[in-house]
Order: sequence, then C-alpha cells, then structure tokens
Amino acid sequence: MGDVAAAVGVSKTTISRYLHGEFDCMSEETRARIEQVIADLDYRPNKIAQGLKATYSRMIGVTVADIGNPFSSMLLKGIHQECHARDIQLLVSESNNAIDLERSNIESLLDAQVDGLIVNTVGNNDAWLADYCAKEGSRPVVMLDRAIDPIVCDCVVTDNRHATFTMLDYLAEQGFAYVAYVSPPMRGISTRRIRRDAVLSYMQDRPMRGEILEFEYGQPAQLAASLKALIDRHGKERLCLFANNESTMSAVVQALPHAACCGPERLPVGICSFASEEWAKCTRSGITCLDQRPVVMGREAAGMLLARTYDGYTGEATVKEIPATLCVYPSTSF
Amino acid sequence: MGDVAAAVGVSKTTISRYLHGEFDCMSEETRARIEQVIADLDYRPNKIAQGLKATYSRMIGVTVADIGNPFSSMLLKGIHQECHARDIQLLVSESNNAIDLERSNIESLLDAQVDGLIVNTVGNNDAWLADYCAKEGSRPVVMLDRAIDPIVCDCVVTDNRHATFTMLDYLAEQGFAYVAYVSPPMRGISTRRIRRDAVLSYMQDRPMRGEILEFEYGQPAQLAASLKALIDRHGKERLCLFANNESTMSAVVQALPHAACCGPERLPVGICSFASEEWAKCTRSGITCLDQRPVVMGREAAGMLLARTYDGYTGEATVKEIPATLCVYPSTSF
DNA sequence: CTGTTAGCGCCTTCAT
DNA sequence: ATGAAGGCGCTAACAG
Repeated sequence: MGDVAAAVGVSKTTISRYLHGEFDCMSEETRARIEQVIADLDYRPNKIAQGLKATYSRMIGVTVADIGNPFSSMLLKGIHQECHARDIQLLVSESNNAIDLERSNIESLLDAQVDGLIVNTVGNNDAWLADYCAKEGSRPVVMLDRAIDPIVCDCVVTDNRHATFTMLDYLAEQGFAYVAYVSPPMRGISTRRIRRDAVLSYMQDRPMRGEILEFEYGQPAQLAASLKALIDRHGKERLCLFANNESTMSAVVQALPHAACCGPERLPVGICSFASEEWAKCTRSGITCLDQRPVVMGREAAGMLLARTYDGYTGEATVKEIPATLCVYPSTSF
Repeated sequence: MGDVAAAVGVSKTTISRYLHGEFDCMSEETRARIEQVIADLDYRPNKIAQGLKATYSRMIGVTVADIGNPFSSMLLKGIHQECHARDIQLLVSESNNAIDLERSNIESLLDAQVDGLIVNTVGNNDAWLADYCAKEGSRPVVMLDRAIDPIVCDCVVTDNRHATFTMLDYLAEQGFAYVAYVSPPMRGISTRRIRRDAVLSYMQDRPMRGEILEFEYGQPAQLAASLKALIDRHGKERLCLFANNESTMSAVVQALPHAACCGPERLPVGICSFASEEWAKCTRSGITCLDQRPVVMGREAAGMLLARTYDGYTGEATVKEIPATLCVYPSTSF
C-alpha cells in the first residue's frame, strides 16, 4: 500500500479511501491514477491486516466430526455456498470423532480470529460448548446436524422424529411387522438419541414391534452374527433393518450375504436407512432411504451464523428443523 | 497481551518471550506469575497479529473442484491430518467446476495471506496457474489429483497409466475382449486424458478391442441409450464398462436395468471403475474398482507443500505418483 | 533478567 | 480533496 501511495504521489489514506469506494471526495484524476498504479503493481490489499484493525476477520470456523464422511462434505458444500456469496472464508478442521481434538480445534479456530463457528460436534461435549457460548464476548455458534440441550445457540438439524415416523409408517404400510433399528452407540449425539427414542415411542402406541441394535463400526463380524440370529429368529415373518446412517447401512449390507437381498433366494428382510439418495439408490439393488438434504442444512446453518455475526441479528437461539425426504427403492418391496 | 503485562507488572516483551518458551533468561518468579495471570485472564495470543508481524500466517489454502464429491472429502481428510500435526490451519474453498471461480478463489486465498496452496484444478486453467507459479514471490503450490504440463510445481497424482493397465490386464484375464471406457469430457483435466490415452495405447499393442464413450453428467438418458446400443451390438460377446470415476460409475449403474447385473438374466456385461473400495463394494452386487487412496494423496500433497513452505525445501518440482489398488468384486466375474 | 522502540499493513479520527 | 498521526496485537533488535 505504501508503494502504491508513493508511486501515485499521494498518502496511504487516499489509497485506503479508494479501496473502500469513497470516491465522492476525490478528484477524478487521482482516482484514475490510483486505478492505474494498482493495476500496474498488481497490488492487492492484505485482508489479514484489515482484520487486525477491524473487529472481524471475515473468516468463519467449521469443525466436523469426520470430514471423510460424504455427509459432512455435503454440509461443507452448503456452508461454502452461503459463505462464498458473502465473501467469507472458511477455516475447516475435523475432530476425527475425538472430543479433545474438537475442543482444541475450536480453540485454534478462535485463536485464528474467526468471527463465528459452525460445529458438528462429536458428542458428549455439550457442557463445554454451552460454557463457551455463555462466556461473554464469545463468537456466535451454530450447531449442525446436532442439537444441544438446553438450546444455548442456534441448531440446524433434520426433523429426526418426524422423519423416523415417516419411515416407520411407510414400513408398516409395506407389511413389516418388526423393525430393528441399527445404530452405533449413542455417545451423547443428539441425532442418534432422538432417532432411537422416536423408534421406541412409535412402537409404544402401535402394533409394530422391534428393537434397537447397537453396534461398533470396527466389528463387522459381531454385527453379522447379531443380524443372522435376528433373521433366524424371525423365520418367514417380514422384518426390516433400519440403519441410522450411511456407514451403518454399508455395514449392514456387507453383513448380509448378497443372495439374501435379491434373486429367488431373497429373504423377507427389508433394508432402509438415513442416507443420501444418490448413494442409496446404487447400493445393492437400491435401498429405501431418508435423505437429509445436507447441502440445504449447511446453507441454513451458514445463513443463521452470518446473520448473527455480520447482520447484528440477536434473536433467541432457535432450532431449525430441515425435513428429510423419503426415497423408495426396491429394498423394502416384496 | 497488554492486559496480561499490566497485571503481572512487566512489559509486553516479557509476555511475548514467555509465549515463545524463552525461559532461559527469565526469573522463575516472573515465569510463574505470568503463567498464573494468563490462566486467570484466560488469555490466548492472537494468531492473526502474530502472522502480521511474521512473514507467514500458518494457514494454507485449498481449492477443490467439487467439495461435495466423496473423493474430494477424502483428499481433505489427508490434507488435514498432515496440517493438523503441524498446527497449520486450512482455508478451504471449492470452485464448483468453474474456472473463473477457481481463479477468484485462489486470489482470495492469497489475499487472506495463506502461506501455500493445494489446488485440485477444475481443468483448462494450466496456463494461468503456471503463470502464478512463475511469478516471483509466489507462494508454493501443489497440484492434487492433477498434473500440470510443463511441471512448474509439485503434483500428486494416481499412477494413472499403470493403474489403467492393471485393470485392463485383469479384464483380459477374465476373458473380456471388448472394453468401453466411459468418461466425462476431458475438459483439460490431466487425469482424465491420461487414463483415456492409457486405454488407447493398451489396445494398440494387444488383442483387446474397445472404445472411449464420453458422456455428460446431466444426461442420463443419452448414456442409457449409448449403453443399450453398445450392448445390443455385442450380443453374447463378453463386454466390460470401465468408468472413469465414482459419479460415472453411478451413472452407468443407473443406466443399466438391475436385472442386467445379477440374477439369471444377467447379461455378459462387466462393470469396473476408478472408485473408492468402500463405495464400490456396496454398489449393486459389488463392483471391481481401482481405489486411488485419496487420504494418502492428500497427506502426500500436504507434506510436499509444508516442506517447501516451512522447511525451506527448494528441490525441483516433481510429480509424485501414488499407486492405486485393484479391488475385485463380483461385477467382473462370470 | 527485562524494558524501549519501531514497525508489520491497514484504518480512522482530526486537520488542513 | 487530501494528509498526518496514532493504534490494532504482536515481535525483534538493541539497550541496560
């Protein structure tokens, strides 16, 4: 900036004004000269230095539990769309499903002076997060695909209870009398808990029966054994496996012999899952799924965050529920 | 920092020294007092201000063509692993497959003072990128899953030619006499071009015959028609469709009626693809694939970038080829 | 062992 | 219509 000023023969103040479009009180000539010199020198203002002076950096921080997950990458896509439109940079980090990493990531992002945070928490970290939100001078936070209780910050989640009910209604219609909800351990993750509770509550009031089947990602053999036992136990009764997410769906599919899913030997076992349609429709012969529309969720979260961060919005913290879409494929038809 | 200094009753310099672990020339007492006050005040140094003074920001920039792609998210995972280990922040943006967005993203990242760049280019932007690399004072750049010609910066790519040959050898073994390589238009993307050329060159020297089948993502009907014609033309001759990437594989699978892939009516049509194993093994009855190990690629790219950016490495620009892994599934067995 | 000073690149009053 | 000066939070000589 000093170079430009010197080359034009004006002070840095004038250059600064030029950069901010304050042309009203500037001679047309200076204006043109500055433009010229900036082009010649290929000068670009240093955003970091601007941010040092201003109280904002025009960067927001994002932590996701697992960035390798295609669902997370869709969330990021949505977040990026919204932020890019407003010229906000994205500082991204992943916590690899570890709580201490999540905490240190958030602290690092804050050290980097992000103006706000989008957090897809790994779970069991609510107290710490609530603590941060309560601190005065804290930056706005939006929880993504997670809710926090009590609601201390905006949350963007799938309408999990309603979506679960929609799926179960559909399964009942298809003649499934028994549903096993397959999920990784809850681990304080609101989304998982709410879905499980929805399944249990649905079954309390209706003829449908079922169970919750927890499993650990690392243990495919164990899952295969549980599923085999379950299926054997049910004989010819129509049974459906309802997976909590894509990874679970993938594990379920692999635990089942392929012949069980299609062809003449097909067992009376349906499969469905929370999963993106794009992925589910190609899995096996096509798996019925609840698509959470993660891109929309990401956009929504970013929108809420930017409103608070840059537009001075100060309404109460709210939970925004995004409806999931039921997509029917052959895995639940007989 | 001023507050801390005041509270302790020393100058900011001393605090600065404390923060950088320069305890050798500091009384044990001051040291302890500073530690105390920092804890009390919950003080954390401003990385941005540090970066303003230093000539680096400890941030690197990443642009990917399409962040929603699971492959890209794996690349990011690898990049993040390496950067996190060295306490480097990641500024991420996506170009949504648009060249002008890619350019403006790179400029924005540079404005944000990133110390280096990892670029997964959308294609047809080589001249512009080479231009940037040649500019003096430019930050180090690593191209990821893309090569640039001539090699003006480090590139991390799959060993595309070798991988393609490996797959074709395997297909020949399985008795496929004809292979259709299905790919989106090349659009100046090195990876696509090299794979296509490998297919053509393989077929020149060997009995295997085949063709290149270009298609546009948006046009499933057209692809379905091409495939139908192709299959009809070949009657009972064993034929394999070889997809360039996951999206293409997905399109191919959807263009084919499910009965064509398994069961008694199965056509003599194999399918294989460049794709991650995790995804391919669940698709239909399991699809033979070349897994590019994107996490490794991301790590490698970040490693090379950090070496140049922070360790003063200045060797010649090189192309690092990561071997792909052939994973066999039922889609190519009869 | 610790403080003073100057400055990174920019913005913002207050003058002129 | 334009400048000068001070300061954002921190670091790096150079003193003492």
